[in-house]
Order: sequence, then C-alpha cells, then structure tokens
Amino acid sequence: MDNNDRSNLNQRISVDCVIFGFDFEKLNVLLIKRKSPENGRLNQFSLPGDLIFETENLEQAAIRVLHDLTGLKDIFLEQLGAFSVDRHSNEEDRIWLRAVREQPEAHVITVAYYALVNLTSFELKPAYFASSASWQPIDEINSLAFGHMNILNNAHKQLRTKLKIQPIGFNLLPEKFTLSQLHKLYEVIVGKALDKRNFRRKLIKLQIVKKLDEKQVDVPHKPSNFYAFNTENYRKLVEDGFDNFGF
Amino acid sequence: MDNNDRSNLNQRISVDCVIFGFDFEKLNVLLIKRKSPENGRLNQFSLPGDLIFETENLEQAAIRVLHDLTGLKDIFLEQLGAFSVDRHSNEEDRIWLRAVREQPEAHVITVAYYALVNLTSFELKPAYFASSASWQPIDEINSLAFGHMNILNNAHKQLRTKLKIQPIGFNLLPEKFTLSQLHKLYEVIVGKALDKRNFRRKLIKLQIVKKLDEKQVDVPHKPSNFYAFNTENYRKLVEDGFDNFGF
DNA sequence: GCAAAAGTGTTCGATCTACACCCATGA
DNA sequence: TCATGGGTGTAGATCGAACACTTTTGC
Repeated sequence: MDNNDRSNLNQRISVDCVIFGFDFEKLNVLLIKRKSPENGRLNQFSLPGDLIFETENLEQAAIRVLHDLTGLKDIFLEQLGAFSVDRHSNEEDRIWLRAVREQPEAHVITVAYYALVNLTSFELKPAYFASSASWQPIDEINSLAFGHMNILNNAHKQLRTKLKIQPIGFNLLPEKFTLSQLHKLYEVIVGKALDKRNFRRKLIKLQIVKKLDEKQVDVPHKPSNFYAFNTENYRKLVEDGFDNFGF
Repeated sequence: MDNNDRSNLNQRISVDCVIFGFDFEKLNVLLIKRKSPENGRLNQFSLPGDLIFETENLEQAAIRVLHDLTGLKDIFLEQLGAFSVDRHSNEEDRIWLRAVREQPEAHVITVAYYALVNLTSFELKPAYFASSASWQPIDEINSLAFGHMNILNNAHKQLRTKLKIQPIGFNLLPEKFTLSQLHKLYEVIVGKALDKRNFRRKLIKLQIVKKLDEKQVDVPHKPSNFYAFNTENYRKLVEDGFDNFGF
C-alpha cells in the first residue's frame, strides 16, 4: 500500500486506535498531533487514526495505522465499535477538517479499535498522519479533539471489563515479567488494591504463567523470579468455556 | 423523517439490527426479505437494515429501522460493532445490490445493533425496506444474505456473554412474568439446564424481582405467581459495580 | 384421582477474603 | 546493618452445586 497516494480514500469512514501501553507504573495511551497544511493549527491531542482506503477493510486500516506508528505487526487488536465523528462542537476541529478533508462537512463515522502493546519493545516512528506522537498517562488526559475523549473512555471501560474475563493483560508486558509487574498492572487497570497472596494463588491455580529459571539482577532487594505467559493452558481454559478471570 | 425521500442516503454506511424475541419456548430472531424492484429476486432472508440518512446518526438510524418494523420505541438497543458488507461471495446479493443501490460496487460498511423485545407486545408492520418479516428460531437459521450470518453469530455470543453479567433478559419478557418463564429464558440463552432452586435463590438474594399479588389463572396445574423486574434495585446493583449475574 | 408444573431447604466442597512475617539483595 | 521489595500459609465466611418431595390446580 502506497500511503502517499491519498486519492483513493473513502471520505466517509475512518479508523481511530486507542493504543494502551504499560510502563510498570501507569497505564498510558499513545496520542498524536495531527498533521495539517498550516502547521500547528490543530493544537489538541487526538487518537491516531486515518480515513480508510477504498481497497482495505476496517481491520486492515487499523493494522496499517498501528504499523505506521509503531513498526509493529501482530498486535493485540479489538474493535470497540463505530462512533459518529463530532464535527460541530469544536471550532478548532472544524478548521482542521476544512483544511485537510475533501468533504469537510460530510457525515463521517469512525470505527474505533483498541490495542495492547508492550511499550518497551519499540520506538515511536513518525507517521504520515501525525506530526508528533507521545505516550501519556491515561489519568492525565482530560480532553481530546474530535470527540475522541468519548472513544477513550469507552476503550478504558472495555479494557477493565475484558481484563476480568480474559487474561489479555499479558499483551502489555514483555515476554518475561515478574509477578509483581503483573500484579501492579492489574491494580492499575482494575483500579483498586489487590491482595498479593490471593493474586498469586489464583495465577498458580489457573496455571496461566510458568516460572522461568531466571531472576532479576542488580536490584537492591530480593530478586524476583521471571515468569512467562502459558499460551497452551490459556487456550485450554478458553476452550473449556472459562469466562471469569475473577479479580 | 420522510422515509420516502430516499435521495438523502449515505451510500456508504448502513445499519443492521438483530432483533431478539422470546416466545417462552425458544429464542427467535426477526428476519426480513428485502424489497427489490423485480419482486422475488432476493430469496434469502436477511437482517432488517437500511442505509443511513445523511441527517441522522447511527443509533437514530437503528431506532428508525426498529420503529418502522415493530412500531415500538424505547427498545433495549446496543451496538455490536462495524462490519464490512460482503459484496463478493454471493451472486444473488450482487444482483440485488446492482438493482437497488446507487453505488452497487462501493465499499459499504454496516454497523450492527442488537435489540431485545417482548414479542407478544406488538404485531409486525410492513416496512419500506422489507417485503416480508417473520420470527424464526435462532437454532433453525443456517444462512443469511450479505454475510449477515456472521453478524447474527456475533450478536448471539454477545447476548450470552452479557446476560451473565447484567440482567438484560428482562427486556425479552412482558412486565409481569413467572419465575419459570424467566428460568426457561436463561436456560435457552445460556444453553444449559439450570437448577431451579439455585436459580430462584439467586434472584431472591439479588432482589431484582418483586413478587406481585397476582397468580396465573386457568392453568391445569398449581398456578404460578407473577413477578416484575425491580428497576430500583437493579440500578443500585449496577452503581455498586456489580458485574456478575452469575449463571 | 391423576397429570402437570410450582414451590421449597439442606449439606458439602470450593472459593474468596483478610491478614503478618521472614528472605535475599545492593548500598 | 539497613532499606527495599519478594515471597509465603491459614482460618473463617461466603458461595455454588447437587439433590427430592409436597402443593395446587384443571380435567
């Protein structure tokens, strides 16, 4: 796909991606500033996204946006749903749309996806739809362009709900991780303190992590053991109709 | 909205509705045959749906389709997500699209909704997008036009998942119902037998039904008491972060 | 009185919750 | 030796699963 050939865009349908990343402290979201002919015109942050090409389907478009921004393929990706783009409430958004879109007044709908990535595994790349990109802690994001705040809130809620049902949180961690990192991840997303012992007991019972023969080094405390996600057992659980991760 | 003025349609975006109804025996879905200039050309059943008007948003379009077909407003309605319309795999679908659409080859996406209705509360009305409409048991539906089978399977799965988390099943019943009817509803949707005593105990504990001072009449067995959904307590439960209806 | 569905309690095992101390390491 | 986070077990409460008989009605 030649991303510079922008003549073949569907002017009515876009995708936007809520990309979550975990830095072992906070839950972060990847935000961009959108490119505009007159630079600096769109000052608010927004979610990464783009109109779709006529030749691709929705998921392909979302994968393209993710790949252009992160260089990654095979990312955990799930659709959130379709949203009407807010064209009316914000003057700055309207100016941007008039400057960039062929049909600035058209009723556009955007299909939102959320993605989970291990943010230590790559560097952000410039993308043709973004003039800048950065990670921001989700609890510090107060407003976004184009009604993206609504999409972000939806994504956050969906992540919380889903995490309780399926162990998708592993997608936010590196291949090797400590149980404390996983524990912290759950506390941050679920939004409350979880008992350390009960948390570990549950993981052991479900057998979805396997202990590796490797420990932390150079830490000023008792070194933590590394674990890996046990894909095999996870598949079995899902097949058996397991539907409550239960934290 | 004048539904006969079809000049103002967005040719790229449609909505489709999976309307579930419960007849106290089986879970049913409302299917239609789509209108076509040459009558009888589209023989497969499909989900009710339509292109959206430029002047309405997605949810408004879904509400319009539901209202035109059932005469009902204030229906339980939830978005499932966006799907690419399958334009290629079926010859009959292509013929219909060429006969009816201004841009038959356009990449159309459809946003699917599912709705829960009490099917005893209304008669089906003819709608301008349907030449016929009928209820069909979900387990007897094997194929649908336009890739709607995929949407239906998604909706069914979502209904099952959601029913375990929130007591949305009440939307499928009349205002007054017996516990046996509710019990049967859960068995049919969850897809397995549920213990009668445990089921009732749970309802009582959650306090989401209230016993009415009224019984069945003219039944050849011990008459069952009628119950109603306790909206008040349900709201409290949801606010308290209740997220497991637990069957 | 018979057929048909309504309604009702108890026991046992599994799971969840709450809670506090010793351990291994680097500085 | 101190500061830091890692790692571990138990008891009590709650919840879920399994199970069978009596009641009320129409015919």
